[in-house]
Amino acid sequence: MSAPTEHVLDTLAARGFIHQMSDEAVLREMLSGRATYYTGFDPTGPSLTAGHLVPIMMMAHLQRAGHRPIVLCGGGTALVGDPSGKTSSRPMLTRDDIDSNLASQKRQLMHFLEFDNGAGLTANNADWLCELKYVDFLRDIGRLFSVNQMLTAEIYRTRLENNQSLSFLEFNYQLLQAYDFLHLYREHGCLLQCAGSDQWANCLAGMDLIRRIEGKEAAVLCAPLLTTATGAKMGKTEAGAVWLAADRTAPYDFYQYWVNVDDRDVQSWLKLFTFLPLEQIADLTNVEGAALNEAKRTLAYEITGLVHGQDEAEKARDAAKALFGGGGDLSQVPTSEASEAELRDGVSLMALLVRCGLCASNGEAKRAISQGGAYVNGEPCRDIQAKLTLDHIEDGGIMLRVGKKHYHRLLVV
RNA sequence: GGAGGGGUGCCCGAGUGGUUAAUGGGAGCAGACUGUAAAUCUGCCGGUGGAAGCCUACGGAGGUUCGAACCCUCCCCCCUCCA
Repeated sequence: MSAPTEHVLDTLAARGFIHQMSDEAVLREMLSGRATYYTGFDPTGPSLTAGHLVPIMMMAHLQRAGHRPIVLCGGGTALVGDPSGKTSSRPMLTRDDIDSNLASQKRQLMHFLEFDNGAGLTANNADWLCELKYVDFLRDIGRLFSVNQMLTAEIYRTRLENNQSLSFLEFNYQLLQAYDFLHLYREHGCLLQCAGSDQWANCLAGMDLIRRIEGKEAAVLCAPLLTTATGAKMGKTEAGAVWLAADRTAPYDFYQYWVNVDDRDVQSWLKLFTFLPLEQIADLTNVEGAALNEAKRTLAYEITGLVHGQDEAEKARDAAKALFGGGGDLSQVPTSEASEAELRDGVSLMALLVRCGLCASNGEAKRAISQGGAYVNGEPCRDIQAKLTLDHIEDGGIMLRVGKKHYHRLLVV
């Protein structure tokens, strides 16, 4: 076990959360007392994704160490759009989209931290950014920013070097984020910003602003931007993002995402996305080959529990066990229904594959079937014309599968 | 505002009057091999349809033509240089 007195900065470092930070001595001192820190989440999507878990877990560790988090919802900054990490402008979001995104993201974020009795705060930067007076803002804040310096920041520089458009709107994003930091310092004494490393320049801008206007030394902690061992963005699958919202990525699929991670990612992801002690993680991952699968199952179970609750984690685990481990309880496998009547007449396998979401189109279903990638009750079926009937029912349902690991159970009602 | 260059399928990127649903690469899917991993190899890879075919697609709208991603007109957007 880690010593209970371990400095949270050391905890974060040991678990891989720190990609870069401002002056360490200042940070260490700041985090020795009770500090207030914030992380901003721009509501640019309808749900948070697996990628957001890094800053979320960082926030959670800091809170466990006794510090006070501010979850900043970027209702104002989302109106502008952060160019960081983008090679082209984002589409402009409508206010309505932002409002509804913000509501659902906020609900999700509330799961991960404590807010009772002032243990944590939430804020929405639309509340102050939307009220800014343009000329006042330029005179008070804008004069402190050097365009020359801003242009040296990687995001702006690369846009310019690659002849990619950078609108004035996007160029202003940094000023707004810097102003957020200043505002949160003034309102709540917040002197620490935590973020993904793509926010580094924006964070520093806020730090500078606080120093120049308030004469206070603020600090910044940036987490790494994760990619998988194969270079893909963490939290992306063939089907798109891995969402935290259960109605977008079902808990079973969420669990499966983590079970299927690359061997090389298991250890670092266990450190980042679970609260398991490092010793236990070392034991789990200090093995070769197939034995690593146990570590992956632990990873999946733990994260699914954090995001969807322990019940869902157990269901997902049971379903996976039934499908991949042999035996076990099939009841938790994703299902859809088919009526006895339609099976009496016979239903096209192709249509069923599409209907249950295993295939996106008839063409895709046809491809899967003709290539021997479609299975009925475990038996490959290569007949495009195949129809499923009452004869296919086993244990009250029909097990469909596409490829090695996409299962779906058809319940007959 | 002026001059020039450009906008192609999920992404990058060829094509520049018919044989182009559109070369190539990446991503993705399936099969083999495996450990629900990686790497590799093979096949597939707009929609619909058993198929023939039909529909949709090369920034948008019109036009020329038997026929247009490709030619013409207008519009929108991006880049470069000049102001």
